[in-house]
Amino acid sequence: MSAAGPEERRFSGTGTREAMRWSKTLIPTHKEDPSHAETTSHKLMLRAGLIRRLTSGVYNYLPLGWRVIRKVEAIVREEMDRIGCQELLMPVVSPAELWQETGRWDVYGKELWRVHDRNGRQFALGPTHEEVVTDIVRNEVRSYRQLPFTLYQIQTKFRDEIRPRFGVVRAREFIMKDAYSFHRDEDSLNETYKAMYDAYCRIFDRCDLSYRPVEAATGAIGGSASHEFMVLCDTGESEVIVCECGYAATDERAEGLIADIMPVEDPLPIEPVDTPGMKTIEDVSEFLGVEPWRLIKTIVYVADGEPVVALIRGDRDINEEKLAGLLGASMIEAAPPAVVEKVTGAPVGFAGPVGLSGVRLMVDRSVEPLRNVVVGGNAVDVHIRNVNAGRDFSVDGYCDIARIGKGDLCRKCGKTMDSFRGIEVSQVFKLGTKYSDSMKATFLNENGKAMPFVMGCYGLGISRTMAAIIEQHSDEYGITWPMSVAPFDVEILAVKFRNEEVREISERLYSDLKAAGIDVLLDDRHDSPGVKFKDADLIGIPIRVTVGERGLKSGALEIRMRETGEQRDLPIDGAVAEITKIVEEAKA
RNA sequence: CGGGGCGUGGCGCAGCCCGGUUAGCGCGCCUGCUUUGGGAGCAGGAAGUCGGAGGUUCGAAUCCUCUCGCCCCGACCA
Repeated sequence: MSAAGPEERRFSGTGTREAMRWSKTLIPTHKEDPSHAETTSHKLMLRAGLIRRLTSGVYNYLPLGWRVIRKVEAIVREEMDRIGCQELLMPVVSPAELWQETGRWDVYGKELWRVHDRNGRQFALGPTHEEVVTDIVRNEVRSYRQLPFTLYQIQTKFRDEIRPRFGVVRAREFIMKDAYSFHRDEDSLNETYKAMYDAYCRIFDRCDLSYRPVEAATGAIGGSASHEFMVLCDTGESEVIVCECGYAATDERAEGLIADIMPVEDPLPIEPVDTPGMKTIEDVSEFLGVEPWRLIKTIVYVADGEPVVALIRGDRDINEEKLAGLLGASMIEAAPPAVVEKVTGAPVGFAGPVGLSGVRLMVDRSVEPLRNVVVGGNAVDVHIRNVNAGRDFSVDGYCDIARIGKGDLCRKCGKTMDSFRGIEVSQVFKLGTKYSDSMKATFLNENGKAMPFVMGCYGLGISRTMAAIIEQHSDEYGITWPMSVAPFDVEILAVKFRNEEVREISERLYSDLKAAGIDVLLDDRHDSPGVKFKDADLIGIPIRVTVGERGLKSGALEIRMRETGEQRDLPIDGAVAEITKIVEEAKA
């Protein structure tokens, strides 16, 4: 045990330094896969005794799992501190009024986890802390001389996810590092944004992750620019569209060109047709014997309370993120039937652009080359054939509101794009003055004029990163931790702990490694060798040192690298120095 | 929220359709002895409101109603 007090230990550099004995530690491993887990990381985290579920989307971090969390946090702290960020801690609970100031009490929706106190006063459990941090800064920072600076915290966050899944990958309570930067202008923000981006790359490199930063949509957080860091993983929830020219963006954000398939045709006269009960593109297409791309899909939305009509080629989908962005709307949703009827004069399923008035029309580029296509007739059971944009309805301009995917063309180089799946481990945003404006957070510039802070925010999912690491570091036997985040550097596996010589050598090695500053776990259980070997593979400590009668006969231990399976004998004399060297090399 | 599935000792499951002694099996756990280089053997043992409530019945894990929880697909979402 270190002489440091609890506080000192809690905040010391790499944190977890105490060594442990398996027999005294709660490491509840399981032989069988848990029935409810689907993904590799979720199964292994449960089997290896890292986490236990308390309720849907809410997890206990058991000692082994918590050590990993602490190591990831330590890396994050080092990299945040390296670029000059200041750590602080904000409360989990924040008053509704603060969220009402920015409008997010409503905009954030059901995902915002609300609670009330005994007096009925309402609060939010923090899903992110723009409001709170902005409140601190508007109260405490007055002058441009104090800028720029960045505050961060590592804290438990709450999001009442519509569907928690994959263990801690999408949890309702999770651990996140969130940082917020404050600037006098965009240039300063850009500088910090770049520094943060680079720091994130270092963090994920140190976690030995294969990842990719991609352009992202801004969602409920808002702001002008954003990147997500995606860890490559087939079971990831996010889809990224990529081009070999280097372009990469989330499917929510991706821009691209939809290949034209419209042959050149002369415009034909417009012709209404009866389409009884044909409400979907599929219905109409089949009923009239017309390919889906020869239809225009007309969808009515409500954006910040105002109806908007969006048009796109029939075989494609609207990207609501892009649409909201172009409209400058913070909330967008498909219009309820009553609104559709009011706007188009017809029930849902028969909307079309011809004769539509008094509503804003957003037309995707894919509509421009279309000739003689089918659209809804804005009347029950009626569609119209041979419609041509410009002639039959007017278009102010074409925009890009299409959901882009694999197979579409890159806007930058024209090549066909591909896609991959990933886990989003972090997202960074240029917020601009979105929050400082609504919360009236200002500083005085050199002319004595009050200016809104220009802000950036930078999230990084700590618990999710742990899961992502396992997704990329496991084999059929268990986890294969990278040294940087492994719960322990070394596991001593005492094959027959009852044997006096084995016990003596193991104990000596254990205390010597501890003294050398190595995180070491001693499997001192009186179990059969098979159990111990299987458990060692499962929990995945990078270096395993086996102490057994077999080796001791020739004065040797056995060292095995978990990830590579590389294995060799190690003379007892000098073993500590050798192991220390290997650990240090791996950490360098 | 729509669709699907599942709740039976700590874990994984059988039993339910077709109601009937003390509710089983494997793993794990406890005690003892033997064993110890890849999930040991023998003997003994502890542990289950069968998710909950109500109902049907002489009798319910099993049938009916309601309800809670969990998981999967979808919609949605830093």
